[in-house]
Amino acid sequence: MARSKQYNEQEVIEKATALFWKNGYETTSIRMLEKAMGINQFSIYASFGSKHGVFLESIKCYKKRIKRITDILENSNNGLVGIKQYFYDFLDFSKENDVKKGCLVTNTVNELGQAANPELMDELMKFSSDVRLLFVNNLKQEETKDEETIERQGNYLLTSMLGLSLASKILNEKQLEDFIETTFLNL
Amino acid sequence: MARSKQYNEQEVIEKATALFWKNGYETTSIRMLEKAMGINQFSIYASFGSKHGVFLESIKCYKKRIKRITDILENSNNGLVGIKQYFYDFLDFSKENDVKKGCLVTNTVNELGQAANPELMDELMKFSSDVRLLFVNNLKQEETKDEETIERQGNYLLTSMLGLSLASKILNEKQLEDFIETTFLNL
DNA sequence: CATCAAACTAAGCGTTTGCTTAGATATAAA
DNA sequence: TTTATATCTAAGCAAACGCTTAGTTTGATG
Repeated sequence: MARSKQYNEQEVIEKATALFWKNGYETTSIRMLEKAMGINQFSIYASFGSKHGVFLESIKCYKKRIKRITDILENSNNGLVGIKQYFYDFLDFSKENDVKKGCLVTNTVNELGQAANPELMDELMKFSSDVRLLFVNNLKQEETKDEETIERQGNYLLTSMLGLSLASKILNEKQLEDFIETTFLNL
Repeated sequence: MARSKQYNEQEVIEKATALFWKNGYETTSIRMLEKAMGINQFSIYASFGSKHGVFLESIKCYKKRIKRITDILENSNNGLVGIKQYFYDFLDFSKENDVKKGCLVTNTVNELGQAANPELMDELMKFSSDVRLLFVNNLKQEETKDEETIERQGNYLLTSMLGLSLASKILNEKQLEDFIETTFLNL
């Protein structure tokens, strides 16, 4: 009956994700998205409804991408060793041409804070608690730890991860390694 | 010969600081600053030159305010105990009506990243390295630690502080306490 | 008390924001 | 090949952005 889309929605969202990741939400304008996604504004609105809609899909795309390394942790039975590896994997995952961009979810929480709309905020919080749960499940493999210790160290590791995301933007490789090594010294 | 200013520059900058702290740089508009500072746009530009100028002064104002708690650490001779107290003091310092706003410097690094102008970025980085130095100097009071350990733990504590700033926005009191307590268990 | 320069108010500058719309184009189905 | 319809381009919308300017008010000084 009619013309079909000249672009693949998944492909253009990946381009959008990269842009939001690099620049944050506010700084990324629709005009910038047009260029990066390689499609007209009209098509952006036809496919995703609004800038916020594009961002929501970008967050989902980010989650899918990072799943590659969370899956490694999920399937490893190495306890703390696996979690430590996840910290290093994250550093590698978050960099593009030696520039570290942190974690898109973490960046967004920091930028938008409570100003974010509820749907987005839920999406972000759910990711955090999923990561925490991932840590907790891995800690349970350490048989010497009681439940209270596991909960406490779960909160510790989640916050440490947030710190790593932020620190990766301003500290050098050696400083980041110092952080990770010390974090896991005595758990 | 002529009229004198109807407002005190220090007072209006304190109002601006509160606004930037709560909302971030981009989200805070000149119109919002007008209302919060209680003066006309013209006066803002007459006193501070630009929005960026207002922000630079706000960062200085923030540094002055936080000096109240860094001074406590600087003058304490408690080693790790003092640093741990600083973490708790920071949490108290960063909250307004039970809402935690994190650290203005940390928030800004995260929001503006490398997009920030060099003068501002220098100001922000200098603050980070000052905090790190503060930790290092305090660690030196622990006589059992060698120089390498002190450097490493300095990097650890700085990154942990960044994590605390970010985590304070989304985690609850108990989770934050878990983080701080576990952080200092290891050292 | 009159003067006049600085500080004030408020209107408006050009640009960019997110988003929409009118009209040309292309293509799957009849 | 024709036709119908979704997709495309590009121009343009109102609102908000950072910032400026014209004109009024004010008050320390002579």
